[in-house]
Amino acid sequence: MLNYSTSEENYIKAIYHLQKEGSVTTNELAAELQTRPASVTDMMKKLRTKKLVHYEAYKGFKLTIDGKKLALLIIRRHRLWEFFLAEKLKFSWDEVHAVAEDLEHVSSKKLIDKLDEFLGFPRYDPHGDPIPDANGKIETGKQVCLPDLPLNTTGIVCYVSDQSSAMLELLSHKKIGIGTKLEVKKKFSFDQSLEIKLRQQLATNISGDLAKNIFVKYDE
Amino acid sequence: MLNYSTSEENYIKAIYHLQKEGSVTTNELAAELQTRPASVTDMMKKLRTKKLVHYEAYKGFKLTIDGKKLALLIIRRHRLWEFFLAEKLKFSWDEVHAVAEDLEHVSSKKLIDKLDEFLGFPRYDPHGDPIPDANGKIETGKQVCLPDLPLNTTGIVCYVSDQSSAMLELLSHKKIGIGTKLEVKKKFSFDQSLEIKLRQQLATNISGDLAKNIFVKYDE
DNA sequence: TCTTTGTTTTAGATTTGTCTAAAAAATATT
DNA sequence: AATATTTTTTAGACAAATCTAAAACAAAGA
Ligand SMILES: [Mn+2]
Ligand SMILES: [Mn+2]
Ligand SMILES: [Mn+2]
Ligand SMILES: [Mn+2]
Repeated sequence: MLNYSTSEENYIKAIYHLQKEGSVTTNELAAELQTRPASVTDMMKKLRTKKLVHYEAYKGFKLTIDGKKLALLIIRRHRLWEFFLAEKLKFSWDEVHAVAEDLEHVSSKKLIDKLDEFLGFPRYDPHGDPIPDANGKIETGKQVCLPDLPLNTTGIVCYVSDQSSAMLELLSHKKIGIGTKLEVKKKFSFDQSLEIKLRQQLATNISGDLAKNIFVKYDE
Repeated sequence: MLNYSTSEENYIKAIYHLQKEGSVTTNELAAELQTRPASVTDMMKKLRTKKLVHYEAYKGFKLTIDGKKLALLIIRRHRLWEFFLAEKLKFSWDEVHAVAEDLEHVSSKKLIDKLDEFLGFPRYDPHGDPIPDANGKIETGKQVCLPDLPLNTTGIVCYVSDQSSAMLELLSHKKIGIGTKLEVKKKFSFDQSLEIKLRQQLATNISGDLAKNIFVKYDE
C-alpha cells in the first residue's frame, strides 16, 4: 500500500462518509472539510490521477475500489485509536475524536495490527461505530444505546451493560434479550422513558435508566 | 505551548542532539537531517523569528531556553511512544524508533501525560535513554547493559534483569550490586566476555551471559 | 598578506495545499 | 425558451518546505 498525505487521507475519509450511495458534490465536501470548493476541485484532480476517485468535471465524484480500501484503512486506524484512548487512557467519549484525527495518519501497518491485538480485537469504537478488520471488512450497521436509536428504526439487542440480577429480572419480564428486535416509537423528555414496540407484540414503556443499559445494532 | 510543524520539530530535536555543548554548524545539521545546507539556513531564519534558536549568519546556532524546552517535549513524546511500542505492543528494540519518529509529532499534551501514567511513569526508553518528565526535567546520563558501556567509562550498576538465585550468587561472589561503580577495560569478541575493574579492586573477568543482564548508568 | 579551499548564504525555481476572484457550466425560474 | 441563480471550475496568487546553482564569506595554507 502506497503512502498518502494527511490532506489526501482526510479527503478520502470524508468522501467515504458522505457517499452513503450515489456521488458526492463539490460543495458538500467543501462544507464537510471546512475548505473552499476550489480546493476540492484541485484535490479531486489529484486523487483521480492516483485512481482513488471516479471524477468528471461537473459530475460529482465517488471512491474507486482502491479509494474505498484506503478509506476503510483510515477509519480502522481512527477507531482503534479512539478505543485505545477511551479504554486504556481513560479519555471521555467526547475527547477521543480530536486526538484520533491526528493519530489516524501514522501509517505503519504493523503498528495498527499490533495495537488491534493489544486491545483484544475490539469490534466497536467508543461511539458504537464498527471497526474494520485488518482486511478492511466492516460490519454494516451501528451499535448504540437504546435512547440513541432513531425513531421507528428496527434495532437488534446485542449487549446489556448492567448485568445485575435485578436488571435481568426486569428484562426477562419485558421479554427482552440478546437478539430481540424492537423499535422506539416515542421518547418522553420529561423522564427519558421510551415507548417501544417488540416484534408481533403491543407497545410497552421502559424507563430511561433501563434504556441506557440496553445496546442495539441497526442499519443506517 | 504553541504548535509547530513536523519539520520544525525535527530540526529542533536534531539541534538538541548535536549541541552537546557549543554551537551547531549548517553542514552538521544538514547531514543529520539528510537535507541540503541551503534548507538548513532557510529553517534557521524561521526558527530565529520564532525565538527557538540563537542564530547569526556564519556563526552557527544553538537552542534558546524555549527551544530547549520544546526539544525536551518532543524527546519525551518520542521515548514514551518507544516504551509503549516495546512494552505493550511487543515491538523489538530496533523497530520502535521509526514508528516513534511519526508518533512524536502528535501534539496533544493530555495524550502524552495520560500515556505516561498508563505506562507507569517509565524512566528509561528501550534504548536506555532517560525520559523527560511532564515538566521537561531529564536525568543526565544514559542506562545501557554492560557490553554497551564504552571502554574506560565509569558506570554505576542500577538494575539486574535476571534475578535468579544462581545469578545473585554469582554477583555477590564478584561483589557486584546495585550502586557498584565499575569500568570495562577490555572486550573479548571470541566469547563476549569482559575484563572489568571495580573501584579500589583488581580487574576481574565476567562472562558475556552475565554482562548482558547487568545494566549501568553513565554520563555521556 | 595573498590565495586557495571549504562553508554558508542568497537567488530563483519547484511541489503541495490552500485561497480569492472571475469565468463557465448546470440548474431553476419566469 | 430566455433569463436568473447556483454550482463548479479555472486562473492566478501565496505560504511552507524543499532543491540547484551561484555568490559571499571565513578559514587555512603558502
Ligand atoms: Mn485526520
Ligand atoms: Mn468514533
Ligand atoms: Mn520525527
Ligand atoms: Mn530511543
